[in-house]
Amino acid sequence: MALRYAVMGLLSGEEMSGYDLTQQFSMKVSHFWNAHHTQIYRELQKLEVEGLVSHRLIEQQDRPDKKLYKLTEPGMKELFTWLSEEPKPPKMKNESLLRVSLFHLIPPAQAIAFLEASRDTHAHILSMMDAFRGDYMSESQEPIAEKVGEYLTLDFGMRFMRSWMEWCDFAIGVFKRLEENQTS
Amino acid sequence: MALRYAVMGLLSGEEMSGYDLTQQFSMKVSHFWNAHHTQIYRELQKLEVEGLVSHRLIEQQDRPDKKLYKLTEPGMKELFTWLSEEPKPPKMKNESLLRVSLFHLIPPAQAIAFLEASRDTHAHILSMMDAFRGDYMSESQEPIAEKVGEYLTLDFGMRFMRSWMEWCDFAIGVFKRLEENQTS
DNA sequence: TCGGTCATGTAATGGGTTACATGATTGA
DNA sequence: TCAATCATGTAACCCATTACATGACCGA
Repeated sequence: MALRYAVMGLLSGEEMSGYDLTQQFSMKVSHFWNAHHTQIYRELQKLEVEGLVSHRLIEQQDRPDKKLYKLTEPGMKELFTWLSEEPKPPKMKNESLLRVSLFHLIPPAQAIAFLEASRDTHAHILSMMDAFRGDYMSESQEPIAEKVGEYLTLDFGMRFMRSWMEWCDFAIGVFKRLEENQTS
Repeated sequence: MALRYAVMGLLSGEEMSGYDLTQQFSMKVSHFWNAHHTQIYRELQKLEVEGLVSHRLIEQQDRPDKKLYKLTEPGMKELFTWLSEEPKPPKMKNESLLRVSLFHLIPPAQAIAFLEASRDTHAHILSMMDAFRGDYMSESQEPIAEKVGEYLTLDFGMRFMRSWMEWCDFAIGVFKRLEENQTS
């Protein structure tokens, strides 16, 4: 039930096509939610049937026609209802942690290689987030009111990446000491 | 494709029933993966059809009979293949962050109330993790080899909770300053 | 000429959630 | 007496992923 609110949330600011929504997802939303374009198109159809969004057709010569979607009044109402709900405990799904939970089954050297590679991919994502923040946010420390949400979620994304990297280093240390104890 | 490996991973240590697996999931695995019992039973059937697990029936008088599942040789092989794959970037799905990304639409006071409640639920989870670690882990700093995975994933879980709580406080500060600027 | 972008989707499959069902035992 | 635990599952639905499809334009 959450994808629909992500879509409605993005449409609350401006009219967009399914394609635009897909772009926005990978740019602004991917550090806390991900969705395929196929899912977005299906969701838009369902939302339109329910009367929560509507569209107008834009005809184009050089490119395929597109449908610009906007949030309707009932859609806006539904979005606000959802925004007023109580917070829930997070539902975790992290494949890397699942792997690490079974690392007692593999040699420490392999565990270390995995953790080093994982730290590097997370470092890469962090640097992209940093660049993104530099481009799209104001230079001041405090965010402007219309972008608080974006600012804060990106900030958490960056905290998560740093926290993951620190943990990787900690875990690498643990496996290195385990390795030494085995060989000695 | 990850649930099957979570199930196979738990079965790699000892024979278990679907019910036992469900218990283990909520105890040891829930801070990085979650699954309903219905899903686990379905997955066990699929894994058995594929020859990756097998079961033997235990008849009981006072309780319903149960099926104890164990990992087969091909299952063990499949598990090791998966454990040797390259690390992937994480796929995030966090409903709270999705909500926060739209908090420019609601009054700062409501945002603050949400963040305070969220911080408290995370604090509660952290305290449960801490109690769990006290009960099931050795008192020494370094984990024993057979429990590294469990130790490290729990450690990350706790880091995540602390990081979330710190971020909540940071975000509350941002909204408080926003509130002051609006009223003044 | 080849791959990327713009723009839209369908179909098949697989993963996840919710509701419902059974029936004995045990502790509050 | 009531709820929880043990233990198993089916059915219906919804959400997510992957593969496939179209076709013009633009820059290397």
